[in-house]
Order: sequence, then structure tokens, then C-alpha cells
Amino acid sequence: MQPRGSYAKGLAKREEILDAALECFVDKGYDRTSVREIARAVGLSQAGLLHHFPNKESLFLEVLRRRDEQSVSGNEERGVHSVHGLIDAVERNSSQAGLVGLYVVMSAESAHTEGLAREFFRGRYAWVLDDIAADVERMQREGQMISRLTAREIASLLVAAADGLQIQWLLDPEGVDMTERMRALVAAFES
Amino acid sequence: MQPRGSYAKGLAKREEILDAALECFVDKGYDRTSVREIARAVGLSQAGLLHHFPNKESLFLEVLRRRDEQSVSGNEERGVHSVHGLIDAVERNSSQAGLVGLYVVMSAESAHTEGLAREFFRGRYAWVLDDIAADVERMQREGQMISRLTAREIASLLVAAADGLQIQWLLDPEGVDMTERMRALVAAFES
DNA sequence: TGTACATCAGTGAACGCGCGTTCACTGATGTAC
DNA sequence: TGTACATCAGTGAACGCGCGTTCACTGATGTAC
Repeated sequence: MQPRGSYAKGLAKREEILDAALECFVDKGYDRTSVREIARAVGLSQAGLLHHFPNKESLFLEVLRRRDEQSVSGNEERGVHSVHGLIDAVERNSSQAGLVGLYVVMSAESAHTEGLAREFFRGRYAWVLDDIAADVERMQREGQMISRLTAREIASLLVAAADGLQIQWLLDPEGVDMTERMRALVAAFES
Repeated sequence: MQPRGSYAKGLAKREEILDAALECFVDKGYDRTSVREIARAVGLSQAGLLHHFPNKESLFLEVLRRRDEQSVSGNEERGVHSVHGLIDAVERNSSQAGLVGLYVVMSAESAHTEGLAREFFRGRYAWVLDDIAADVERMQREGQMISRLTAREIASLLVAAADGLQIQWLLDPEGVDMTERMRALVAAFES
């Protein structure tokens, strides 16, 4: 006998939970966010929440996965991950108070840890860097970017700067304009 | 009646605790490091450890402060914080498996949080950026660096890249040579 | 169209656990006289 | 030089607390006949 699957109401609640969980994880990190807290935010008991997800780590990974899907589909028209796609992501980030910023904190947190979250981020960085490096290589061929550095080096530095600027911005939101600063970096790489 | 102050034995134990705490915080982060764990590492009971520090947060801040002092005194001859001082720090970091890396994870963690740790990092970033910007400005005056970007922008991007590369390196130690990549970035800024 | 029933959605209470911190205490150690 | 004593260094047990998770359960909902 096959399981029947979720009802419409269940799926809707699931989405609601993922939204609330994202918000909590973004502004408090994994460890400092409790399941109870997320449950309260969506008007459920903790046991009610855990009816939709087997445990906290699964919920967290679902949040990451969905975030990734959304960011991919939103960027479709300009190439999944490109140099300017990265700048867009940074811009969205500063206006929406840390949507992609989840990644910086979460990846920094999980970089030290074993487990599924670490594997998720390792994989994610790998293909983001691949995509951006491909875009940089194209720009180099078209003579738009310097060739003194390899495409991979430039891609890695761009992503690193985006992540690092996020930290500076979180510590001092008025002092840093992330988008403008990213544009300046790209300009320095342009030939 | 004045307090008598610590004995030599007490001061030695204090240093031992700070060393052990640094190691724990570096590879597990603040939340996942327990006082009991640090105490065990230095052969004390948890209550014994808390004889030397009033609570966990104080211990943590002491670790940060001492780390900063050591890194300053080690860099004396080349200017406290300079462009090449930053590269040195990155290099030391990759060889010593994350000594300064404490800052990246800790600052990312604490960027979202209120409290003393956040203030510590806010202040620290402010003066590190000031120092490096001053060094960049000197290099610009001497014609060694491009002037298309402001000194402050360059300084901010250098620090951001150093932090971001740390994350990439933690996730994939073989895939990234942080030092070499930092040198490439500095080269891109040189005129 | 009606109904029996399996499954879904969600509750409330409890579980064991590890956490940071506190307490009253003991022995070692330096110091004032 | 000897000694009384205040303070330091450290112990062991306990504290309350919030955590993630589990349990037995109830009512709602879709579906098969």
C-alpha cells in the first residue's frame, strides 16, 4: 500500500514553515534557532511542525535547497550564475536584509562541521564557481576582462569578495555599499 | 583591603585555558564549544575553570583580545596592518589551520547577534580597514597602485576577499591556495 | 450519492540530555607581623 | 625566623533551563467501493 501523499493544506503549511524557518536561520543562525520558535511563528506546536519534517537538520537542508531553486529560477534570463548574476545577488541581498546572506553565515558555520550542511555548501560552491569561471572565460575571450589572472582565480576572488563584503555589511550596514563595491571590483578586472 | 592578585600558578593556568579555548572555538565555533569541554582539555573541572573567568562570554572575549595582541606584536616590523601584513596573515592562516580564521567564522556568527562579541568585531574591522586603507593610500601616492578605486574601496575589497577565501578554503582545502590568490588580487590592483 | 476507513494534520505532555552557572567547601600559598 | 590568616586555586554536586525528539492520541479529509 502506497502512502497517500500530502493534502493541499499540508503542502501550504509546509511552505509557510520553510519561509518562517528561512527568516529565523538568516538572522540567528542554525544553533540559535529552535524548532519551537519556528513552530510558534507559523502557529503550530513543535510536534505539529515535526509532522512535516523528520528533524531539525532536514528542515534546514530543505530551506537551503528551496532557496537555491528560487535563486536559480529568478536568474534564468541572464545565465544561471554569471558575473553580473553575482552582483544582482549581492544587490538583492542588501535590499532584503540578508536573503542570500544565509549562505555566508551558514557556510561559515558549517565549514568547520562535518555533516550534510557541509556537503551541501561544498557542492554549491563548486558549481557556482564553475559557472562564474565559465562566464569570466567568455568575457576574457571577448577582450572584456584582463587575462593576467586565470578565469578561475577571478571567479574565486569575486565570490570571496561578495561573501566577505556581506560580513562587513552585517557589522556596519551604513558603512559599506556592497553592490557599488562589487562593481568596483569587477571594474578593476575589466580590460 | 585590596585583592591580592593571582599567583604564578594561576596566571599560567589562565594562559593554558586561553590556548585550549582558542583551539576549541576555532574548530567548532562559539555555540558548539562547551565550558566543560575546555575545562577537560586543561585538566580542570568546569567550576575550576570558572574560577579564572566569570563566564563563557568573558572567556571568549579574552581569547579574541589576546589573539589580537599576539598578531599585532608579531607584525610589528612591517606596520601593524598593511596590505602585505594581510597577505602574511592569510598565509599563516592556511599553514596553521585557521588561527586567524577564528575571526571569519566568529565574526560571521556574531554579525547577526547583539552583544559584546559583535561590538568587538565591529571595532576591529573599523581599525583594520583604517590601517590598510592608509597603507593603500601610501602605495597609490608612490604610484604602485591604481587610483581608479579609492584607497578605502581597495582596502575593503582586500579584507573581504581574505575572509571569503577562508570560507572557500575551509570547504575545500586542496582546491584553493589562499595566499597565492590574495597575491593575484593585489597584483590586479597594482599599476 | 453515501459511507467506511485509511491516512493526513496537528495536539499536549513527557523524555533524557547537555548546557551555563552557583554553591559550600578544602587545601595550598603568599604575606604581614 | 616563625606563624596566623586572608586570599587564591580548585573540587564535586546540584541548580534550573531550553533543547530536539518521541509518544499516544484526536479530529479532519480524501478516497475506494
